[in-house]
Parts: sequence; structure tokens; C-alpha cells
Amino acid sequence: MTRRKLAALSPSETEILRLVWKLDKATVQDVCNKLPAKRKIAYATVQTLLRRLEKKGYLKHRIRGKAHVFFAAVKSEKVIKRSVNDFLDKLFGGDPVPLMQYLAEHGKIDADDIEKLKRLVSK
Amino acid sequence: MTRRKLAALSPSETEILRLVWKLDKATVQDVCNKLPAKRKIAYATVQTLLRRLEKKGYLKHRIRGKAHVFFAAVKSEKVIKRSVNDFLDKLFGGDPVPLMQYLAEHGKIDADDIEKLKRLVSK
DNA sequence: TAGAATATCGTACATTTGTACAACTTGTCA
DNA sequence: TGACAAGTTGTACAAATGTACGATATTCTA
Repeated sequence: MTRRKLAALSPSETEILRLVWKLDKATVQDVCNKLPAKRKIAYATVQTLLRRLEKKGYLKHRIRGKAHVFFAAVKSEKVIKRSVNDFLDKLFGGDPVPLMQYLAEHGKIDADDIEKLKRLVSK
Repeated sequence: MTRRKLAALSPSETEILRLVWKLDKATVQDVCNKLPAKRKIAYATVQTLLRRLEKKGYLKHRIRGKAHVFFAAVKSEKVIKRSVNDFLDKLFGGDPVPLMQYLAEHGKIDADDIEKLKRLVSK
């Protein structure tokens, strides 16, 4: 089984990786277009981030015309799991409850969301 | 009103900052003692992190004997809010629902937790 | 088929981060 | 009161991060 631990993701890399997931397959252009208006970084910068993501093993690419089309090399589930756990550890000592509380108290989630969660958990 | 934006926290800084919060007031020693066994970094390293945290404005200190006693200079609520939002943005595009789902699906939270949340939200 | 677009690649570079040693300072106790 | 133990400070330094320019390569198009 392939059990090589993936190098950690930097915040910017995480952001870019998410966009690739969202797009399923994406060129540098595609990613640039998906960047929120607020976040303006150069094409070349996105390119570097994608390259690094590939080097770290999170992405692979295929050539289409002259462009590289990047796509996930690792299941997002896995990456998310690691990221969430890391985050939880650093900020909450691993306990998810305070995080949930925070989300609830700040109106990030509403009663409907909770109903859905309830169903998920009881399953 | 003081509205200077605090410099971002690095993962290690976040970890140390949390320990200071937990202890309320803490010397370098105190923090070292609270470090989980797994995480072994030198006294001097913790010291540097605390120094940086103070320089960034997250902590202040007071002298007790020859030691520095660090304590929060910013409400943890505020820091947590920023951290959670940043994290959410990077990994989930700001949408908290997938995060909740992840927590629920991975047994991080159970039915009881959800009941508690329900009460919080309905309030 | 030559030039215009558009891409990638190599490289760069200032900061930040993680980690820590060595030297200096200062309460404290015998 | 003088030496010691515990602290702090200055400094270091490699690696990671954020950001991007310029050169080169490749595809399209007129």
C-alpha cells in the first residue's frame, strides 16, 4: 500500500488545490478565473503553486494542446481529513466540539443544517 | 478603536498561543510542560515562539522574578474567529456545512453534541 | 509560414517559519 | 555577598512560502 506521507499544504496551496477539486480538471487559466475577485495573484504565481502541488504529489497533469490540465492525484477526502485534524489540533487541541460551538454561535449554521447533521450521525 | 490587523499566525504559533490561553498566564516553562509528549521542541524554541507572538501583538508579558509571564493581549474569541474563517475559506470556500458534515461523518461528534448545538442555535 | 498568442520553465528573491545555540543577566540561597 | 541556576537575548540558519519576471516553446491564425 502506498503510505508515503504527503508534504504539508501551505495556506495558499490549500486554496488552489480546492479550486482544482471544484473544477475537477483545470488549467492555470481555469484556476485563475475561479479565484475570488478579492484575491488577486498573478497567473505565474498560480502556476507555481500548481507546480508545487504536483511536486508534492497532490496533483498530476495531462497535456492538452499546449496547456497542462491538472487533476487530483489524491482523494480530496483524504486531504480534507488531514487538514481538518491538523487545524483542530493546533487551535482546539483536537476537540471538535468547541469548533462546532463556534460555528453555531456565530450563525454559520442554522437549524436546518443541524437537522441534516442529525440524520447523518444517527445513520 | 484599535483596528490594527494582527499578523497571521503560523501553525506552531497557533499551537503555542492556545496553550497560553489554556493556562491563562504562563512562563516558558509552563508552556513547555503543557506540550503534548509527542511534540518535543526545545525550551529555546518555545521561547522564540512566545517572543514572536508578543511581537505580533497576541501576547503581552509581565515580569515575575526573573521570568516572563505571558498572557493574552487579544481576546481568544477574536483570534479563533479569524482562524476559523481563514481555514474555512481556504479549504471549503467559506462554507461551513461541508466541515460540519465531515465532522459528523467521521464520528468526531455524536448525537449528544448535536443536541447541544441545536439548543445553541435555536437560542 | 511567419508572427501573434498563450503556455510552461527556470529562476529569483524577500519573508516567514521552525528550530535552537551561546552568551549574557539576574534573582536567590547558602 | 558571591556563585549558581534559571531566564532572557541576540543571533543564526536552512527550509518553506508567497510572489512573479523573463526566456523559451508551442499552437493558432491570417
